[in-house]
Amino acid sequence: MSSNPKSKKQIIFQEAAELFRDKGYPATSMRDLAERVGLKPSSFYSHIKSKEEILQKICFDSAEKFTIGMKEVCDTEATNKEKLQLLIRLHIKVATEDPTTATVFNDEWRHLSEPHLSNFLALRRDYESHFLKIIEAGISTQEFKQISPSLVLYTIINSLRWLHFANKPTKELSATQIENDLIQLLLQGVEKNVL
Amino acid sequence: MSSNPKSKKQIIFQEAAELFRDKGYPATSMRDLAERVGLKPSSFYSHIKSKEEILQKICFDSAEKFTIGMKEVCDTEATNKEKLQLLIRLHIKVATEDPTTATVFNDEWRHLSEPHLSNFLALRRDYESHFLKIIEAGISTQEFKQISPSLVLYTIINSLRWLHFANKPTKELSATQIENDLIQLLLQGVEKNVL
DNA sequence: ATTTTGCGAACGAACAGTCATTCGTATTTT
DNA sequence: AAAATACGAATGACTGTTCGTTCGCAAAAT
Repeated sequence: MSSNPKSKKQIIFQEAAELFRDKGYPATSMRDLAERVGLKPSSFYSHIKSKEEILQKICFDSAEKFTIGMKEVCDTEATNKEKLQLLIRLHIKVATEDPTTATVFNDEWRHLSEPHLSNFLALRRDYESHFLKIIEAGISTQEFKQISPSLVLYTIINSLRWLHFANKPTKELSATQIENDLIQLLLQGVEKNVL
Repeated sequence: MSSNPKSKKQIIFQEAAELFRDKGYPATSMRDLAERVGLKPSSFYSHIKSKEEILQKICFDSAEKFTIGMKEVCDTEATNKEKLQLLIRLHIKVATEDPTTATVFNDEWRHLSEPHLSNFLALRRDYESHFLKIIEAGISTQEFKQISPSLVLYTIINSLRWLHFANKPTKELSATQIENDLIQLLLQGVEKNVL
């Protein structure tokens, strides 16, 4: 059964996430993973069902975080501007809390097999449509500029995609510093306002 | 000799870029590619040297576009704000002119083998450092807000990464429309200025 | 004019290697 | 004793690539 400090299953998922991030899912072999975990390839079929089960867990666990986060945002009474701020914070939180799974979630979902691929895409579509509604609402209340909502959506979502590479920049920047700077950047742009 | 309308080599590169975009480099087999081109797997070794040669060409051709574009921007006499605008336009141009190779350039370069991987990363580092200098200069002249330059760099670069998925959104938006909206969005943010 | 030579393009077959996974069995843990 | 965990060996499928060969066409030689 699950050994105490961290179950072997958890270790497998974590090491796998790192490998998937670094090499991608198809280029990561079970032998690579075995070596990392300190097991022979045949051995972790006592713990997991298949290679894809790992990918599925990572993808859908991350997806759930976004789904839950979106629900919370939608349930609050807040201006659209505030909701957008909360969503940006949500993306930053997910990306920084668990950077490896966030990467896999972002880039490796396409290697899911059916029907999981369709299920995942449905979750994603749902999330994006909620996101879109907030942007559209913000435009109609004149909180936001009149810019194509889907263009705004994709720009914002993707602008946060570098966060989970975590190693390169911003070692010295605090998390809240990053949050605040990013929100200012996305809401008001790089250009300095002339007041 | 090179048959006229499009040489077979060109066809191979183009079909390969599409497959690499859709399935990723490691998940794309030479047999997949063969079927697309209408050749048997063994046959295109008359045209190309190896699978990786295709990846190399795509990556370094795209890299060259950015390098050349950056040189042009650096050579102009312009304010840092104007230079940043030009760089954003450059990214949009590359991403929309040849969306498939742009995707490969963005996501599949890590599968390059040495020494090509190091060469590629050197080009990239060089590009980014020029980009950073412009942002830093803009901050010191007070054209830009005082936000961590590398944070601005990665946000901008990545915010344009969805463009090459081309299919999903913005079918009806013209290219110049997209350009203008994006520049406004990145320079001045989503929020509507209260004037 | 006819034959010979050369060559790029395409092929089927086969290569050695790797892939994820399964099975039977041993070892360890409970 | 029972259950969970680990292993070596083997599986069939797939990987990129090479080999020897063939076909059609163009240039060269007769």
